[in-house]
Amino acid sequence: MRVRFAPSPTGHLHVGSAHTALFNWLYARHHGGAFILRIEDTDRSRSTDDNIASIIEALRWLDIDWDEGPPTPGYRQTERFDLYRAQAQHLLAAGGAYYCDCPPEQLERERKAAEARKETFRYSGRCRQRGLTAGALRLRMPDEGATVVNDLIHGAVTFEHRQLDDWILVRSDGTPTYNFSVVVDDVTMGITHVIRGNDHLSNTPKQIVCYEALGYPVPEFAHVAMILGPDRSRLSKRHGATSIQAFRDAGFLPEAMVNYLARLGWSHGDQELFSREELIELFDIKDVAPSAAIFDHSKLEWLNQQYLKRMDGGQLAQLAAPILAAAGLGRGRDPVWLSRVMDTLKERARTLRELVEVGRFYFERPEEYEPKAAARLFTAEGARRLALLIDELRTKGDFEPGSLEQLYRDLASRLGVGLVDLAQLTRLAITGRTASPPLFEVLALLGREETADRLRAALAAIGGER
RNA sequence: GGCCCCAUCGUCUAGAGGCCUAGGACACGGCCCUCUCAAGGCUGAAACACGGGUUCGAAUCCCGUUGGGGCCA
Repeated sequence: MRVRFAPSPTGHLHVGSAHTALFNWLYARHHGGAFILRIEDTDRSRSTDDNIASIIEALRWLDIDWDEGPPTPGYRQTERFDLYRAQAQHLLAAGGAYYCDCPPEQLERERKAAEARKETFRYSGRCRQRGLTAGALRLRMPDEGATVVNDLIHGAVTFEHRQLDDWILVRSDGTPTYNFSVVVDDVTMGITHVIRGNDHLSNTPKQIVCYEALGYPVPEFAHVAMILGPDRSRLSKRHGATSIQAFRDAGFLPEAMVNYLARLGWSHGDQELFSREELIELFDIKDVAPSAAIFDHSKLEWLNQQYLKRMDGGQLAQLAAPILAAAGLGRGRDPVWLSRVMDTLKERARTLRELVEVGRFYFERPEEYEPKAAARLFTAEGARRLALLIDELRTKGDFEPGSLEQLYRDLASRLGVGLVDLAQLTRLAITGRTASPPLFEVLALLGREETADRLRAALAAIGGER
């Protein structure tokens, strides 16, 4: 079996497109078939090479690989015009198509009239017998009966032929229409299963008639439900980030993205987490749901965190490196140290970006202290305790989490206060915040010198305020 | 407007006539754990759009209504 993903390079790879690409890819990998990438760039005004590069980059990032497609020549529609012309001539010769020179204005009038009668506009077919040799090329459609699309997801969907008219295959300027070029491409590429968005279901009966007129077998069809925004309209830019790159840049992992997209419209019992191998093994079209799904950002974030948590510190350090660098942090740091830092952060962030934000204090001293907490903790009593801590931390122990905790516990009981009192005071002084990874790990990672410096800075800040 | 698709908690979904007192997950609330925040564990609230059939029995089958989406312009 052979499937294809055929994006129009009019923008970045949209999550909806990525969704159908993934379903095609999973289907091919599951059944050991071929996955083909084809670029539908007939709309020359909106298609750009940059967009093609961007789509390819996004697919690579998702690790969706193709068996045939760019950069091999012949997989862009603009390179295939000879094929469309040849098939059009073939149809014309066989009598399946005919030229039409009806002026657009007249067609428009008829369309309006049909609308006024509350009927479907259907081209009259008046040029059918005229034997013209130029104009727009129309496909001769049956006047009666119906075409049934046997969809793998929706079952049998019937379209009455009186709703379908002789549609244009090739415009009078010689360019093929979308529906025609798709059929020719799928036929010449030997596509056996067309898995695409539900928005193409209405086009399918026209295409089926074209396959038959051309004398080729009709492939299987599977129309996957669309992805909607929170307001139930088609997911678009006004709902926020929609391109795969945008999610990558926001700090999502490709594994999480693939897992999330796979679970949109597909499921396998109660399971939520799937490795790539599991997806390939378990995915099947028969388990794909027919109804549209709303894109849920918070579930994606949760999934991303699940993957973050399972990753080791070293990997995370590499993945976070670009974000760290962009924030001007972490330059020249020891990889082992960075890896330990990441291990303390990964359970506290849903994205790589958040991870860097949460761990910012590891790389630079706090510029300010949370005001409410400072008012509560940075008091005269707080200053006394800080001074005591500075003194204690200067010499005692080996500055490892275990001994640091012991030191704090001892001091707390000596002062007759809770561990929490000393911990929060220190946390605020060290990170500027009241929430952070476990304090003693943080202190150990920062080291004796840095810890002492930050505590002294906090002490000075208290003094300065009073 | 015509045609087509869709309809289970707020969201993703399980459910293929009796297993359903409708299950899981996200999000939300509570409790536990705990140096904070998380993570984790336990727990709570939360849905079969509506109306007719079919059947001993319907979330599941059929019809209609309503609502949402798409295609054609």
